[in-house]
Amino acid sequence: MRLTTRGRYAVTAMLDLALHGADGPISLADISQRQEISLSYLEQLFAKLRQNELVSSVRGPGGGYRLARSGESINVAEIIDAVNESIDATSCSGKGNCQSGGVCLTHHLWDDLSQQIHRFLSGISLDSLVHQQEVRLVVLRQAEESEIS
Amino acid sequence: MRLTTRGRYAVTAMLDLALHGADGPISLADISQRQEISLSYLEQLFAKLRQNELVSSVRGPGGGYRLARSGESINVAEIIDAVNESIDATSCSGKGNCQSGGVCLTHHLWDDLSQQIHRFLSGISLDSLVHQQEVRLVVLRQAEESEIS
DNA sequence: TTAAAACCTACTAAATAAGTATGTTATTTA
DNA sequence: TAAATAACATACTTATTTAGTAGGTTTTAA
Repeated sequence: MRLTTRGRYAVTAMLDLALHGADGPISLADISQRQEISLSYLEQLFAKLRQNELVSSVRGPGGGYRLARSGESINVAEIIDAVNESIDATSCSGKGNCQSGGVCLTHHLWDDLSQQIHRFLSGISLDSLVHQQEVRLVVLRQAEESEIS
Repeated sequence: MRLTTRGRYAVTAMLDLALHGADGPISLADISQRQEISLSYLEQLFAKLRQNELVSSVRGPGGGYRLARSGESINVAEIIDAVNESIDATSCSGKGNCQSGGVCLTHHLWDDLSQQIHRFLSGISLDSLVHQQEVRLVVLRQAEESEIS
């Protein structure tokens, strides 16, 4: 199972879109600066997010990305899925052929765990994050930091 | 966050101990054969499990490993912790310094997720696995396989 | 026409995981 | 007492993945 910088970056960037994308598209350069993520790496992530129709793009000056759907209808699990293959804790990708064609001793456990994680993450929408106290505080700090620089 | 073959092997091997260790220590060679895990790799994992006092060892012929405590009192989370550093989904290892000294936009989310996973896995004891229908079926199959070979 | 931005592809470096190899040491048993 | 067994220890190799870099092209607004 992988839950690594890639998935974290994707969710962070999508949340940035949800927070700042109200009036017009947001450029990756902006996100890169605010969230301190390499621009080129963001481009690779957004290629996948676009393929999965989580964002839409506007090319040319003043262009950028916006959410393809409402922040209410986009959940964290599908963002991670989009860039990260999947959140699956089994060794057999859920196929159940982990040991000599059958399941291994702990297959059921990892399957359970995967479901738990998926249930948890799919219950969290971008909108719900936007309204969290903890998130709002970070947004304020990031706004101050951008004024200074 | 890492939940990979290493943690899975460790839990599988510990469960094997819980299943077969009733009368005397179990050698890693046995576990290696039943669970199809490289012996040398198992030795490395058991070094950590021993350091973390989850198993105790008996050297010499007829020796092997046994659970250091009752299967009821050992849970899956601590096994993974023992071999795997930790099940932590944040990028800052929970420290909260993920962005310029403060927390990043999604820190709280990953912290929440880590707690969820930890709560789930620490609620599962080796004993509870031993009594699961899914596990018992695999044990039967593995017993048949060892007769054949 | 220029600049801004998406879009695309290939490459590199670093980290980690997984596995292999080669021993040494302790202890039981014949 | 010798041989076999199994833990214990360490170093090395290989493969994979991640994270990031580099160097472009295409589109489009100003």
